Amino acid sequence: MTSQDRLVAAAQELMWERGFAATSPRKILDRAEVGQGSMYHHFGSKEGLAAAAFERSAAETLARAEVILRSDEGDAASRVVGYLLVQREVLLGCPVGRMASDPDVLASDSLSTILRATFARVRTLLSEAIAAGVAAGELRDGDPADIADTVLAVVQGGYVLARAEGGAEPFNRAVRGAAALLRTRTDGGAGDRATR
Amino acid sequence: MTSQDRLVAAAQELMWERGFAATSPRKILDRAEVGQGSMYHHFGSKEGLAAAAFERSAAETLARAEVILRSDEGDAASRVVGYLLVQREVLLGCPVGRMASDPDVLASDSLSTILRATFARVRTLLSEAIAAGVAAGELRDGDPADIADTVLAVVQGGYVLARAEGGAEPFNRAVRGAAALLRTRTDGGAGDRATR
DNA sequence: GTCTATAACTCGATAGAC
DNA sequence: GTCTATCGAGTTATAGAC
Repeated sequence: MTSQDRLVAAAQELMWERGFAATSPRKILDRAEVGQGSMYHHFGSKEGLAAAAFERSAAETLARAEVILRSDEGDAASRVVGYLLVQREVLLGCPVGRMASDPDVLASDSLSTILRATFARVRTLLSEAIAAGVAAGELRDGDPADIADTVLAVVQGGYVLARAEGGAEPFNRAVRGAAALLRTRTDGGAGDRATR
Repeated sequence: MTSQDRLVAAAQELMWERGFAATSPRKILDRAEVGQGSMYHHFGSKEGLAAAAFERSAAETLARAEVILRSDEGDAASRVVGYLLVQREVLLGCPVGRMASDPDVLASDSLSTILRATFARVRTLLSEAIAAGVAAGELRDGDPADIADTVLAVVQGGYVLARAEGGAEPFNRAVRGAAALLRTRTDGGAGDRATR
């Protein structure tokens, strides 16, 4: 593993745990077991390293959403409900959504661009699946664009409630409630898949 | 206005805008136009002042929720939908929920206690209104405890999406979608009320 | 009760040896 | 390409005059 890779991996972990502003170069270097010179040589600044790390985390998160929402097994409703009910690292939060509450992230062009682009893509994936589910009569009627943001918001807000509470229960209640509201018919099981 | 009041008011504003960790005593003192000595005399520490400010903000937010959710005008469904659709300072975010993403807040006993207690109370208010709405057949059937967290999460997540996007649209879509999913019958208007 | 001065520390970034 | 030493600014908190 090269110094670059070690730095990016350490920055990903720390930014997921603590956000951008609260993650100092010092802590990244300690975890990566790399000297300060390497970081500034390869990435130029804290922001440069953070952008590389965030880009990778966002790509990973997006890929997980795509696997669920574009799956060719099961109907559209199950894919949408599956997105709500996937196993997540509830107490850590979403590595993407987490960045939205950091003023320094919104003030940075490179970081806020990744943030916007990632949410935009998940929104599109959700909209498509929801439109298909509504057309098939599996999901309650409604504007797919609205419902897509409702689903996104339930997940992101679930993280907020869980962190506030210090436990996963509020997250689980929130997604369970949303799944119940979305379905036209209440058939039992919903697909669970392991991911963050 | 006493020095204490000026300090608390300034801290409330800054913590709403930037959170706890990113709000330094220096910035609070500048905005309050008060010397450093006053702050440490009255509140002992940054955390002490922050707790006083957060307590006040949380009480204000809770009072607004109570006005909507315990109103005796309109049916229970309109109160729940009203809570979703109130006019809010979408780009600033929720002065309470904002704190949940700050690691320093969760590490502080006094601050995290206020956070947990406030969400718990809003959750109770929502649960009661939802249970009444379900019993009256105005809201879709479901576990009121689950739906209460769904509604809370839509609002908190809507803030996250709006901040990420830099505009209020994702928030508005999310709450509109949730309101549509909650109602058993789709009658037009929903109550709007001016508040944060 | 409020002020200024200053302590002890951490921040992000740079310099220059190797 | 990686290291250590150091810079200047900003952090929370304390000391002591008034």
